[in-house]
Amino acid sequence: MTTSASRRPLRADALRNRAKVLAAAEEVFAVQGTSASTDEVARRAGVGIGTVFRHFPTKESLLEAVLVALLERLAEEAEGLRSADDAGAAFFGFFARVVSRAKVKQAVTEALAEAGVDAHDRAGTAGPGLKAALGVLLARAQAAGAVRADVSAGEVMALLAGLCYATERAGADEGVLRVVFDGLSARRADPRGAGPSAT
Amino acid sequence: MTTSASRRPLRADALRNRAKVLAAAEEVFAVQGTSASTDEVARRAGVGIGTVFRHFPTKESLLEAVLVALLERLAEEAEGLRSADDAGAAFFGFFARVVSRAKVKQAVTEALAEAGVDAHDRAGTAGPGLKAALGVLLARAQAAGAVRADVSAGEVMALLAGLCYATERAGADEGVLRVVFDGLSARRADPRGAGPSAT
Amino acid sequence: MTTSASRRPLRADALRNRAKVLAAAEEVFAVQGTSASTDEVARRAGVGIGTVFRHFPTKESLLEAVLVALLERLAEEAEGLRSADDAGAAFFGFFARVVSRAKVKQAVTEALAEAGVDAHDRAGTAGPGLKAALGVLLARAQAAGAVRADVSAGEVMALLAGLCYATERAGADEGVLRVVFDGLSARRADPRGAGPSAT
Amino acid sequence: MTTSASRRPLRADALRNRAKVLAAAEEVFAVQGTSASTDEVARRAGVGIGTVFRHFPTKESLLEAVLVALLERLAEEAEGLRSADDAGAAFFGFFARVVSRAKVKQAVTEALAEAGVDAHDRAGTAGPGLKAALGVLLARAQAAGAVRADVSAGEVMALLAGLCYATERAGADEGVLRVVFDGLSARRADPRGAGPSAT
DNA sequence: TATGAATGAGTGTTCATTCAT
DNA sequence: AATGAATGAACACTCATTCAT
Repeated sequence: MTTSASRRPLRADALRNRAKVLAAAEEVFAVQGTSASTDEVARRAGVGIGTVFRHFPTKESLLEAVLVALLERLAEEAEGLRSADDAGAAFFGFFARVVSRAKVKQAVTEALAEAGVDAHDRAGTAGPGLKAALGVLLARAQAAGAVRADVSAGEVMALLAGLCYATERAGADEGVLRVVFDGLSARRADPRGAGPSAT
Repeated sequence: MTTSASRRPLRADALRNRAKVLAAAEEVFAVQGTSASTDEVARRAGVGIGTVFRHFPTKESLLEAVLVALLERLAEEAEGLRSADDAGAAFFGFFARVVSRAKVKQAVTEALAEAGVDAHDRAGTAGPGLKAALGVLLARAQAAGAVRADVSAGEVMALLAGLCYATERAGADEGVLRVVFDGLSARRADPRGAGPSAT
Repeated sequence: MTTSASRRPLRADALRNRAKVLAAAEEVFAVQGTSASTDEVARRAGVGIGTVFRHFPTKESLLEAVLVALLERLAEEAEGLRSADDAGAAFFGFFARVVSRAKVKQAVTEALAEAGVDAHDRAGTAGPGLKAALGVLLARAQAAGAVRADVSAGEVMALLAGLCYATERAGADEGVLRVVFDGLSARRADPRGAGPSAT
Repeated sequence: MTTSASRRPLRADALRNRAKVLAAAEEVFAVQGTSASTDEVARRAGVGIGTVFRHFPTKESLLEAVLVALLERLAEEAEGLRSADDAGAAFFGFFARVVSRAKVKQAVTEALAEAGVDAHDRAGTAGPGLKAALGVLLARAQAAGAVRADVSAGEVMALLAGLCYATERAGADEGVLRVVFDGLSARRADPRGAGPSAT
């Protein structure tokens, strides 16, 4: 279930470098977007360009690794809330925290977007991981009556991606988040479909 | 109503070329994303690359012009609904139509995002234009009791951008749109702030 | 029947540059071998690297153009001898002249080798051109009784390539050429197959 | 008989590794040409890249060692024919066998070419070794009246290199070999120089 | 001694932008 | 004004070679 599928475990220093590169890539892509150059990543990591390519043989694979790492961290965070007392607060709190992080990190948005699209299998293993963890949070919040019953984990992830994007690129603030939270919450009089038609 | 403040009025054929380039750019960027090459735009427009750069001295400025044109069209569309009978339907219908268009046009998303960020003055004149037109739609829908009173036009634009992004990149569908519509609609028991906290 | 298949004829200066690049490539590849860099070619031609790639979109295509040009020149030379008085002298003289040129130009060897291999169609149109011209020379020399009848133009081209290689890389001299000429000449007592078996 | 003049004798396992690397290099260069990477050689040998460079400090030296090994084997083969009954058959058979091997092994050609050029001292000791062995075969064949008297061992080696090249790169077949054999054979009416002039 | 991770100069290629025609 | 050839910095990626483990 770990990320690397390498034959033998990497040497300690190699592992350290891999981590340095990954961290640098995360920073660089977060700030400059995914079109930042691999040279920039190497520079920030303090390693030679060859080292970057030794660990991640294409830029694509580096990007993928960054996304996977992000998604894994989010999934862990979600799993940590799995048995929180207030299921509703856990769900909405997680959602808000992810969005607030996007204010700085473009990569979060992209990671979420990729994770939501199954066709593009870049985020391969990690996407489902997050979706599953989020699913648990969602199910508990629904059972507790805090979230409407007719929303799927996939829909929540799409909302998450959209909100992150809106926050980071279109200047969305808590007002916007509140609207979405209200849309998600169960406290509403009307049965499904009674609201404004979504087509 | 025109965007450019050029010194002398363009000759007829120059104007025609400018329009051809703009149309081609819109198509190309919509399909291939904004990283498509200017050569590709020139080819599609059937003009030389020099002509593209004569009218839009940098790629950035070409991109900006495309976004502005998009926003102007959206603003016009919104203005056309200004005196619709059902103010709620007008508002939600406009929203849904914009989002559905994003399924094909990557540029729409970006245009909306840019328009929402005042700091970035790329979309200069056109952003406010759309915001104003949308504001009218919103105010009427709020007056008619179809949309909650505590949302601003800026927030709606951010939501629009987020939804477009979610639709185009994260596979969002009508389920997601419905959630947002419910969040926006006025039919809810609780006064502001009673829902899940957005911080 | 010309080399370029471009839509419209190149401008005069573009043609000039194309020629400069081609000439530079020929020199560079002749001296340093085909693994010389395209940057080197650009430098020698006195143009920017972009110009090289505008005319020859890959290194492969540049190489091909160089080979084609070489083969075309050889073919022209062969055609010029088509109606020489002494058919034998024409044939052997052409052969010797080509080989002597290889002393300086690695590319000649490679061009001939490529031309001889039909599978590899790099030298596409030009290879057959040379083979045909050489075929005429050969047929006339055979008719004149100067060259044995059981050799084909393809075999002569392979010999030519081999001799060029031997000359340029293995220090072959006229002694070696003489042996091959004797092998090719008709003045021999034995009918085919009476010599040392070639298997 | 060994090539290296290293300070202290290698340990048994080191020797074994050296041999493994050499064998792998031979295979790799034979199949992929001399531009194959040293990493590939290490992989094929089943050793680390560091080991390759410990034994052969540059790629150039590895290449040289491969060529030397090839030439040594050819020399041994030639020596084995030193006292064959039919001196002519021995000579021509050896020649044909070497050429036929070139069909698969690019390196053979290069080895022969290098061996023929004294200036380039890469094949240092081994080149002369082959030339000497070949010289014996040649002298005996000449004494037996099977090969013309006015050819030197060096010329034969150049011919060998050229034929290998022609075979491997220009599609030469037995027809070509036959021509050369006829040129080399003694059964000809004319004294030296009566044939077509080689200049 | 053997390993393989690290290095960085070098490669082929692209593309926004300039400028001669 | 329009053209498209020319430019060269920038990019992703490779590979011979070095060096810490």
